[in-house]
Amino acid sequence: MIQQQKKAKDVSLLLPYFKNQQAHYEYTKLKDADVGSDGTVNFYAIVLDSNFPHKSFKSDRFTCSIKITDPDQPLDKEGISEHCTLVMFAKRYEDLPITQRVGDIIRVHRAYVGQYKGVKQFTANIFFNSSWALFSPLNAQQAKAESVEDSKVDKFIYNEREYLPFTFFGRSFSFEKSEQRLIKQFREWINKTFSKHHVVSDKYITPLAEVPQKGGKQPDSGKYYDFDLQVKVVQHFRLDDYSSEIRVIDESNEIWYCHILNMKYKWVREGQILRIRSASIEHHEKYERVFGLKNYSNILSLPYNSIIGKEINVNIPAAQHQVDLALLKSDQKIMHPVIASSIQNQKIKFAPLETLEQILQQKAQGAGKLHRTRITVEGINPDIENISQIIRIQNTKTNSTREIGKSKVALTKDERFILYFQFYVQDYSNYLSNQFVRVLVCDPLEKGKGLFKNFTGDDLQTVLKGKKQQSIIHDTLKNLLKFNVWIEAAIEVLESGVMIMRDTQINEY
DNA sequence: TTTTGGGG
Repeated sequence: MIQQQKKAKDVSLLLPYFKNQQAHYEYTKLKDADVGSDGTVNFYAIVLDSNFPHKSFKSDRFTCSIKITDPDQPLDKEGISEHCTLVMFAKRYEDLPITQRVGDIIRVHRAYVGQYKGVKQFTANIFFNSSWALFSPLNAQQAKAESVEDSKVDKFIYNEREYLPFTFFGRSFSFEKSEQRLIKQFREWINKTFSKHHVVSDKYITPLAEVPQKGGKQPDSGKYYDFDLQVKVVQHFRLDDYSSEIRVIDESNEIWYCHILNMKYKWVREGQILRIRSASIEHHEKYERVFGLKNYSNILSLPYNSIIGKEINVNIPAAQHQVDLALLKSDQKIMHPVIASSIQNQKIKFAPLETLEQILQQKAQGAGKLHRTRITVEGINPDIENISQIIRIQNTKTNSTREIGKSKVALTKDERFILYFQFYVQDYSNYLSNQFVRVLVCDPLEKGKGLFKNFTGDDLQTVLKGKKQQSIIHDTLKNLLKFNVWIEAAIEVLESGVMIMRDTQINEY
C-alpha cells in the first residue's frame, strides 16, 4: 500500500509506467454491460462503499468488494443511486485497491459481468489479467485547496496530476486523451449529485444509540451482525505510533469510542463525517460505548460537499463537555483521554500535532515559533496546595520576576501579577521512560487569552486573599494531574532551551 | 485462472 502511494506521489516517477504503444480500450456504461456474456468489459465507475482488502475465507487469495455506480445509473425516490458490485481477487494483498473515499473513481479492465441477488456484479481477477486504477474525485483546483501539508507544492503539479491515478495495479499504465473527458464528467457528476442527494444507501447504518451494549438487548438469532455507522469525528487521539482512539458522535447524539490503526486509517481527521463499514460489537468489563472493527472493515470519508454532512445536526460542544465531565467525575480510572484545554491562537489551533520528541529534536526553532502538542501533566512545581507560591510579580520592563513576600505585595509602577510555575509533562513519545519534560507557564492572564478563562492578571491580587477563587485555580490544576487527562497546548522553545506554554486555556468543569 | 465472495 505504502509503496503504491509513493509511486503515485510524483508525476515524474509515474512516467516510466506509461506504455509506449497503447492498446485501445472501449469503456462500457454499467447499465450497458451484458450479464451472462462470455467476454469481459472495461469500465469507469464511482465508489460508493468498499471493504478493506483481506484474505479470502476459503482460498489462498485476497479479495475485496466495492459498491459502484456511474452517472447513468438511476437515483431512486430517496436519491439513492442504484449500485453494482465489483468483486476483485488477487494473489497478493498489495494487488488490490484501497479506497477510503466515497466518490473515488475506479477504472477496471477485463471484468466479467454477472448477477447476484438481483444486483449486477463485476468480477475482476487481478491474479489473471484484470487490472484497476484509482483516480481522485477532486479536480486540480479542489486538490490544491484540500492540501494543507503540501501547501508549498506548485499548483502546476496539481494540474499535471489531475488525470493521473493515485494508485493503480500493474507494471504499466495506459491512458488515452478521451479518458480525461470521462473523468472530468464523472467529477462534475460527483460534485453536483452529492450536493443534492444522499446517493449512498443507509440500509446498514445503525444509530449509535441502537448499538447493543453489554447487558443490553440480545439479538433474536443469538448472534450479533456487523453494522455500519455514519458519524462525525470529534476527537482523534494518538495513543502511540501505531494506533489511535477516535471519539465519534452521530445524530442519535451519543458519543462512542473505537481504536484504529494509524497505518490502515491514515486519512481520518477530526471534524470529518465518516461512514464506517462493518463495525462490530465490543464489550469490555469497564469500557462502555466502544465498538470494534474487523480486518475487512473500512472507514470512508464523504465528498466534501455531500449533503449528508450538512444534515448532521448535533450539539458537539455540549455533548463533548458532558462526556468529559462524566469521565473526570468518575471514581474509576479515566478510560478515555480527556483533552482539558484548548489553544486560543487560531494560527496554531489547526497546525499538525507534534510529539515532545519531535519538538525537542528541532534544532533551529526561530523566535516565536509555536508547536501544537498534546501532553499530560505529571507534576506541578511549586506545590499548588499553597496558591500564593505560583503567583509572582513581574517587572514588565526587565521581565524579571520576584516572589510574593510575606508582607509586601504592593506593585511598583512597572510591575504586574502573573502566574508562574512549571509543569512536568509527558506524551506517548516519552511515556515509557521516567523522564519528564519541563514546560514553563509564565502567564499574565490577559483577558480572554490566559490559562484561566475566568481570571485576569488584575484578579490575582484578590485571589491571594480569596479562598474560593484559590480553590477554583487549585481544583482546575489538580484535575490536570489525573491519569488520562491531557492538555492541548501551544509551546515555544526559547533560545535558552526552555519550553514555554502560550495561548493555551484550561477548561473549567 | 478459478469458481473465490457477494453484508463475510
